[in-house]
Amino acid sequence: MDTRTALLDSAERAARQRGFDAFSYADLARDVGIRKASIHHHFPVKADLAFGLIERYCARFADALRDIDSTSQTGAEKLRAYHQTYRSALADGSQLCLCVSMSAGRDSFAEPALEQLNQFHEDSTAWLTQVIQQGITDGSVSGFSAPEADAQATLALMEGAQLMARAASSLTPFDKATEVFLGKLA
Amino acid sequence: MDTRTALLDSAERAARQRGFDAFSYADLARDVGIRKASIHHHFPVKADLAFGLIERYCARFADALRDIDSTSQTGAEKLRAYHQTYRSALADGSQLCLCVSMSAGRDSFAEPALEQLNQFHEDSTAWLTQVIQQGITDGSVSGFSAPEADAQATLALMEGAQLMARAASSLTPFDKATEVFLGKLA
DNA sequence: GTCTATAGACTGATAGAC
DNA sequence: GTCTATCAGTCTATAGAC
Repeated sequence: MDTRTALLDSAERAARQRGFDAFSYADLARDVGIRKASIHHHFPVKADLAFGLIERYCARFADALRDIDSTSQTGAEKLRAYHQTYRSALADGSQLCLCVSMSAGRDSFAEPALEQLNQFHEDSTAWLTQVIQQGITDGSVSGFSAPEADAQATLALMEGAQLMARAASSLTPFDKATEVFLGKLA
Repeated sequence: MDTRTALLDSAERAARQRGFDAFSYADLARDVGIRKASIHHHFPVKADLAFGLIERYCARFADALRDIDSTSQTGAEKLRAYHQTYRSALADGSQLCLCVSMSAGRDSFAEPALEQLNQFHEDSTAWLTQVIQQGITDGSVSGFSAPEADAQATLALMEGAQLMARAASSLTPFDKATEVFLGKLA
């Protein structure tokens, strides 16, 4: 595999489990099997790694949303798939999605990375707004009435539920916190 | 003021703005006006500081909930006050509440601190469950039907909304994400 | 593109004087 | 309870050989 990709994979795992500031180039080097200094060839400073991580994550997430759009029919189906994305990202409660992890540690990041992070939030709520609207129209959801506000609330719910699950090292808090949300999907 | 208290104050500010691992004994020493080594007299190792921080926070939060109980009447009033607590903790969007901040960086903490953190989550949802139940009974809220699940969802919403606001350095995402919640309170 | 070697700064923590 | 002095360990980052 591509060394750059292997580094991003290792860094993503570490960032999601322990936070971006809690892993070092030494950890990455050990994990990937090269020397610390070699990492600087791919990511000259750690900020470059942060940006690379968020950039790849945003692209992947956008793909995932497009995939949901093309394989699910009703608004409710799409929202269930969206919920499942956040749920599986937790694994057994040992890691956050990259976005939550980086939102939490945002102080380490420079402008370009922060911009990507906020772009992600905007893209997510835009997609959610449209999908909730669709669900209202096709009658597959109930309990939503203001798609834009509902979208923001949904994103906050997913991120907060992840945080609680991570704190407890268990999926249970995530499932409990999103139970009412799932109940709105026919 | 008590040196120990001054240290806790400084550490809490730093933890909420930048995360628990992102400030050092050197930062604290500069801020409080003593030498690094002196801090170890009050908190021998940094884990002691983490525990002291969470311990004080839990006690304060419990006080705040008791205060809400004694000054607010209806369930809706209490939930509005609860929401306001999380909103003002954000300041201008520059800091998280300590619980969100520490949930995010939980990997640094030892068992006693983690236990307190989970206790906080349990106490919060227990209080919310009871208040939502009251709101249903007194007719001051609408849109809630399963108090316990609603309580978990409410806590996740507050924490997630804080995270989004912090990422954007603005109160706006918090307000948007909690708009629907506030609409349920008569 | 990867290596060895090293720089320079900072970390939490300790010993022991006052 | 606070200080000076210092430790061993870590961190990101760089220079230069191969």
